[in-house]
Amino acid sequence: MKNSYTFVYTNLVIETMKIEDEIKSTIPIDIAKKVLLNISFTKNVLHDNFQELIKPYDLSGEQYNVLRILRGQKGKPVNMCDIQERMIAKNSNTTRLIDKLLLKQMVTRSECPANRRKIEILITQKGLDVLAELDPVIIQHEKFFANKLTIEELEQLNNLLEKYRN
Amino acid sequence: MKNSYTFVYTNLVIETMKIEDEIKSTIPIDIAKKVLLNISFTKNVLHDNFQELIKPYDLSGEQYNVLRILRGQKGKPVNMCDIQERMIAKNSNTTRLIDKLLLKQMVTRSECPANRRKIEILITQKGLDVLAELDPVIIQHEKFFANKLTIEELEQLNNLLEKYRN
DNA sequence: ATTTTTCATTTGTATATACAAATGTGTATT
DNA sequence: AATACACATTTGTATATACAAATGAAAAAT
Repeated sequence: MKNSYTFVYTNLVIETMKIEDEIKSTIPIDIAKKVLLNISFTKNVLHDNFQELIKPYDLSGEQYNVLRILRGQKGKPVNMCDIQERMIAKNSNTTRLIDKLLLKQMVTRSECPANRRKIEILITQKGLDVLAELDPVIIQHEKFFANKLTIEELEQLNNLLEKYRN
Repeated sequence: MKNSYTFVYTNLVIETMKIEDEIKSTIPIDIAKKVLLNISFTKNVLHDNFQELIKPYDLSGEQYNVLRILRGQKGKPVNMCDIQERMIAKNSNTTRLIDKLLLKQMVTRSECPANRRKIEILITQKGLDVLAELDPVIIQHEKFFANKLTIEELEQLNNLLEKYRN
């Protein structure tokens, strides 16, 4: 099951090999493709692992992220557009996401007194408790992958990714 | 808009700083977190860029991937479970995805004569034409990012990602 | 030969992603 | 003060992701 990643990876590389002949540039197209797929794959592996971990806690990945943003506020309320701005997936639907967290009693929602357009979201004690329970699990997850590299290699990886992206 | 990535990135790192004090290990937790977020981000940037590119062609990302898999078969039909196995997102719904491609007349679907359980999917000429039109666009996309690194750096990045993942 | 098991696909349900339009509120313009 | 514009959120629709259950066909077991 988990091995199917490798399949796609090699499949797509092979499938597009011949295009390389057509266009010459400083960077060979197969290496350019490989890096791109490699990043997508790695992210998928991380994502699957993460989903597996939080499954028993009745939280989706995005719900978890929102709770993390709320905890980071240390009691200061946040409104919808603040949350949306800070979420990984920019265009997801914050209203419906908060609805779900409300049902689970992990957040509260109230009208902002200063500006009736805005809404104030706060994390509840129940939400904080679930996060606290999850903290060591998440750290375990992050270290599981990071431990395969040295500190120098991790910093190198960060630098290369930032250079690649920007 | 695109800058909101940076916001999340730094937000999450800051939000979890204090946890680092609690658990000591060979790899500092903030570097472990940073690498993980860095990979997710970079993938998101690539994904958004890709979506932007194929939008005018009336294809979703997964529909494009399936067409690529079909073209890679060079005329040999594929059945549903083959496609599912090779797709990036393992659990997506191949039946409904193929339905959409059928409506656009980019694939054909027929019962496998040797095994009536199976179904044979083939790419049509129209599908091939769209892919051919998209090829240079995709190459442009892949090289746009790759050109920011040297060949040596790209290979280094590939190695680090593979080591990190496996 | 009939029953059971496995395989390939489809269908259903819940949530997530993506984008556009609608609603209601505050601010600026005249 | 009335109108126009911008802001914050909600609602709607289409597609994608994730998983479980249902359907129907082939293979294996008895």
